[in-house]
Amino acid sequence: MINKSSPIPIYHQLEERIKTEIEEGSLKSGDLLPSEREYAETFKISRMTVRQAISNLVSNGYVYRKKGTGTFVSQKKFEQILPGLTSFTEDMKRRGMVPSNELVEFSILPAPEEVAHALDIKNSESVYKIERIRLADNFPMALETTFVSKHRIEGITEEIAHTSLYEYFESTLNLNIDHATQLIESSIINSEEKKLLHMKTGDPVLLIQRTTYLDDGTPLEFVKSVYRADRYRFMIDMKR
Amino acid sequence: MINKSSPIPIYHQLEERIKTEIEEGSLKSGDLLPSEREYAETFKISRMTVRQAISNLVSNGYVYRKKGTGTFVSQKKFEQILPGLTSFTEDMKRRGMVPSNELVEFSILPAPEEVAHALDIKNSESVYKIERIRLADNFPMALETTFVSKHRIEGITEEIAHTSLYEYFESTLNLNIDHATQLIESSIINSEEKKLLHMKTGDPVLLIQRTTYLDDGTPLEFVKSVYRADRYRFMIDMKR
DNA sequence: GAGTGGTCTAGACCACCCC
DNA sequence: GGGTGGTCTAGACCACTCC
Repeated sequence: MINKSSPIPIYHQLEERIKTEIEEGSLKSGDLLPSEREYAETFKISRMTVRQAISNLVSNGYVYRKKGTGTFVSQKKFEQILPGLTSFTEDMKRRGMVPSNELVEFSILPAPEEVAHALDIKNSESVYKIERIRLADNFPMALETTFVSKHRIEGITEEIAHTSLYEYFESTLNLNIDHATQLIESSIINSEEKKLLHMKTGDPVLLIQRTTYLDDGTPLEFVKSVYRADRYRFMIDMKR
Repeated sequence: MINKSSPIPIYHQLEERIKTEIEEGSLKSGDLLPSEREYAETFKISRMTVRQAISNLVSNGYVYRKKGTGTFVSQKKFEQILPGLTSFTEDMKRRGMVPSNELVEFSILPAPEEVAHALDIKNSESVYKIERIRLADNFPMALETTFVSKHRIEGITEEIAHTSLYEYFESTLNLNIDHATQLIESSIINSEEKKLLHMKTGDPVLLIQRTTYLDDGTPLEFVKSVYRADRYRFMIDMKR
């Protein structure tokens, strides 16, 4: 159950164990968990280690603590758990669709004002511009334009633009994407985008501007997206 | 600097101290913080207590840790920090506007299907229905319909509906609002809402459906909102 | 009063990074 | 090799809740 000589931290083993019990139903919504001291004695580990495991479960919304009373399983429905920041590719896969891209433009140019500001670089600096139609099950869902500082990130190719940029950033470059700010607004499709997305005048679209940051706070990419409102709804979970 | 006999936890005092140093500029973006052992010795406290303070700062995005190297101040621009889940009232105040409400409907009725599902109650159960035009600087921004289980929450009055429901939940009832899921989509104004928001046919709107939860996972309220797209853009910050 | 989570201590060993 | 954060221990006292 808990392997003390494993390279996997004990708190993480306990965390996964409890998580499994919740997901498999042996711990149900509203149930009282064993106390921290009980866990500590059962597994012959320190109470502080137990606390670290439970604190992580609290952060992830699996359980909540009540002072002087105990720790309980949350009511949350885990089948509809919402992930945090996701890429288009991940998003569509999660919705059970097959994502693909059509490259509209791949170029390197001096950063436009708005882009330079978002990426916190000078106007003269070179950026990649990657414009793609993003499809799900071969149906156009969005038009997405990504800007990345060429000085910060090297080696983006058309090849990579055809798959997932996030995967390239994280798996190949080993960058730690930490968070993103997004500006979401409702609008009407404009004439340029109309054809690319197979829409007609007056159709509503969801405009999303995203700036993605690494854990040290450096902006990684600036993305402007136009989503077909009839095909795409944005879902988020926010902490108070 | 650090008062050990204060009722305020030591980790929280240290946390606030470091936060102040960052905000006032004595610790700048990219700066290396004193090591955990250094803090511990300086303030004659345990390293675990220091770690608790720094862990909270990491969660809030103020600093980040690099294994084997140290802890650094993030690049984040704190003047534009984005808060988490906010109410309309808080949101507008933060944007420098004066929020107000116009009550359109205040009633108690059996929960419609969609509402019952969101609040996890039976169809027959009574719910408050509070429909309000939400104004900023006396200009209509949104039409908002809130549903709250009458069985769970008692004592909502028209009086309260004229101010802030969140304030009532948190300050008066001492409820802990934990998080909310939101479904955001782009649409075109419909004929019923057109007049109330002073809009015309074909104008784009932002539709937001929100379910707010307490820390034990109980749904507190279900809200459907229609925002004027020309006046309102939604801004969020998401963790990866 | 007994049990719970919240805070705190004074150590320890590890893997990792940089010199 | 020396310093850093990551993990872990075996205690302790507190405030709080419930009986």
